[in-house]
Amino acid sequence: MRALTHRWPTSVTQARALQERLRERVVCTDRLRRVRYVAGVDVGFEAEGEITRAAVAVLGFPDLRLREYAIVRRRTRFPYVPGYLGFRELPAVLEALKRLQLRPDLLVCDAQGYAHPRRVGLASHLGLVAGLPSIGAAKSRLIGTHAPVPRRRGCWRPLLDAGEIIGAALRTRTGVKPVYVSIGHRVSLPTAIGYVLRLTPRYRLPETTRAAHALASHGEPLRTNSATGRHAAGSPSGA
DNA sequence: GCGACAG
DNA sequence: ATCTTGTCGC
Repeated sequence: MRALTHRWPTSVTQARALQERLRERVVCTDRLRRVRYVAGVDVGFEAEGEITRAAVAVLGFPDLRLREYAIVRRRTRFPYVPGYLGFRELPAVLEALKRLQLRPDLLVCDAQGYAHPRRVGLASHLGLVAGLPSIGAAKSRLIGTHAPVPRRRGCWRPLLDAGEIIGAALRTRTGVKPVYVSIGHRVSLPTAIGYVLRLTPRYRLPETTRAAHALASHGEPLRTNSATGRHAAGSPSGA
């Protein structure tokens, strides 16, 4: 289970061809070790999108305390095209992952994984190139349909596409909009749902996502999480 | 041709 | 994603 490597396409046509090859490598079953560190990944933009800012926040599990983080800024090289998000955001994310001293046991992305037209959304793509188990927990839907989800926390309905279960619309907190959970890589859907629930003790979005988001947009950790350990060398800068 | 469309 | 304050509702 080594990390897979590839070049970064410039065109959508090229990117689509790559996704068609990547999809065969996605592992939909549980192939993860005991989770001690869960990493949240998020990306923001500066200068009208010309600069990509990637942040990774590593939390202890199950305590959810921030242990380490890294922020990287890079020139944006690929446009936003629905279905090709990984090509736009992952180069910077991988750079941030490299700066960590800790090796996360699981990655949580604020994007789709398997719930994608070709079954290789950003979360799956990242799992493959990082060589780590991953899951997708998106705020909104890319594709698929689902029945109404009961309003209680923990309730979910399968997200369907062409008769296949590609993910789940999960109520992470009572009364809030569902979060779209899908497998990324080396994790089963039930396991992915389980982790997302354990990562949402208080808010709609996973603590991992919230921690990474705070770093990617404000450049500093959430007050409630301030790191106990060391941070990645050189916080809000990057190559 | 007409919508839909992660971040 | 980003531009941005207050405001409606539980």
